[in-house]
Amino acid sequence: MVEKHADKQQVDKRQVDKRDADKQQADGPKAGSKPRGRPRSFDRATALEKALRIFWERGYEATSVSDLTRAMGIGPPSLYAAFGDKRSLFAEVLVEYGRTHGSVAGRALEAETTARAGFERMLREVATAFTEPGHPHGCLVIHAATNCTNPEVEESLRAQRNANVADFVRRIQADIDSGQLPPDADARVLARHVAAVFQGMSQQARDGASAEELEQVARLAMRAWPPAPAAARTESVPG
Amino acid sequence: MVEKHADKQQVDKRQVDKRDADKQQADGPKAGSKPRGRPRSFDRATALEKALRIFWERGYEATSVSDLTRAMGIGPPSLYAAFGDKRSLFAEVLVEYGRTHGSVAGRALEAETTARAGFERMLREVATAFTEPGHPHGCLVIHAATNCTNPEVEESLRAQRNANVADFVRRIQADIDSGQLPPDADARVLARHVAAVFQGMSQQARDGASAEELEQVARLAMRAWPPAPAAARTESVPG
DNA sequence: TCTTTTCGCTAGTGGTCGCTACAGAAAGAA
DNA sequence: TTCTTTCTGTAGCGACCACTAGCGAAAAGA
Repeated sequence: MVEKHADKQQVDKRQVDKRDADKQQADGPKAGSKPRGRPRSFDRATALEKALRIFWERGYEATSVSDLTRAMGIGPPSLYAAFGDKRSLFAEVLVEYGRTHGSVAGRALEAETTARAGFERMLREVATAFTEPGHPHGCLVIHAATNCTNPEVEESLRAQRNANVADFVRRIQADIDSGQLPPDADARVLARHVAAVFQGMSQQARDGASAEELEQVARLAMRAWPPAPAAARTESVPG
Repeated sequence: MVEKHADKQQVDKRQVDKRDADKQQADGPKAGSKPRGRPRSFDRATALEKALRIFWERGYEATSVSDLTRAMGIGPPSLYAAFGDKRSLFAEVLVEYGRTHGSVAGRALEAETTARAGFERMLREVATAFTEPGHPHGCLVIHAATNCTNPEVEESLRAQRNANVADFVRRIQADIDSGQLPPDADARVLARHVAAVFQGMSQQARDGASAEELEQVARLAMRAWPPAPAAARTESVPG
């Protein structure tokens, strides 16, 4: 589809500064003090949340600006004044998603001492998160990318997924190095496997799998991991 | 996006009959005998293959009719005369894909006697097929669906994926019933797991994973399966 | 009150979308 | 040749796309 009217270049400096300032609504007790003109009539955070919802549900390409303005309850000029353009809004949505729903996986990983327990918890928790009622199923980062005509958006999403895989590799390698996993284990393969199951579960969630089914899949998938070395066993079962 | 100008209803009976006849180019030695008017100047099968390629690469939504006509080397009226509309063309592409690239999985499954060996072969073969040079990576059925605005197309793809899972369940249950897998094994969970790894691998192929990595993932994922009962062991190792 | 600053709404911009009317070109039948 | 049938290319249909100019309204400071 190729972004139209993207030949502006000249944007008005003050307007951009205003948007940047708006992102952190108050970075101190009295940072920017008082805004001068007419105050905004809608809540920026609420509007961003509405945008997150609709992007999550339909994906980037399939969500039109009029879809967004209808959902956010504002006119197109207000959207562009507050968020820049569709791409910038989506970028902000990605950050917001990472702060909220998207952080479930990382927090689950850090809640356990071994990589195995951490990844198992991660998969079991996203099994729930992917099918929670009240918001779209599956992972925004995975589903908003496919069928994307805009190469920059597509690449940034792909980069994020690959960065996640790289994080998995480092986390697993650390446990191999510390003896929590056998030295002959392949961190890259284990990471790819987890990532594949992760992405596959997200896809299945879109296709109607239940939370129970997905959790069982997550539990089953971890049986593929190599057993912990005998030396490390006692450490992971302290009681 | 919602299909525009879809308010035709009245299509011209002869034209549709002609298209249906064209699908099977010759269902007998001299079926329809001689065509009357000006002959078609392009090869229908070749054009369909070009369409398959571009749909596979970009997905349904992101592929425009002008993309198609450019790739197929014909004008829009020729495309519409030969294939109906964009949706019908895509439906034919799906059938063609199932006949060719998409049949790899099913054939691999049937080439082995046990479900375990069959699915392992399937995963290992699609690990290669998903990353083969010369055609787009990953699975058309999985990737052409996401971000799809057209609910009918989206639903038909989802139905196809779920039908595949149902086939997996039947195949595994048959081996449980025949004693090739332990009676306490859960066919539905095993099937979901395979499907998840399957879809996840396709996604990773799009993100740049190598054939080697994907094959290792496939091999690893199968370690999650329960061991065959001792009674069935000797049968699966006949030599 | 008046001025300044910013907001939001109306009404559009050019562009691409899927799709088609129409006229000419190319074949067999008369 | 002439008629009929079918295909092909040009040219353009209305609808929607992302995006914005311009103006009046609203809220702050003076």
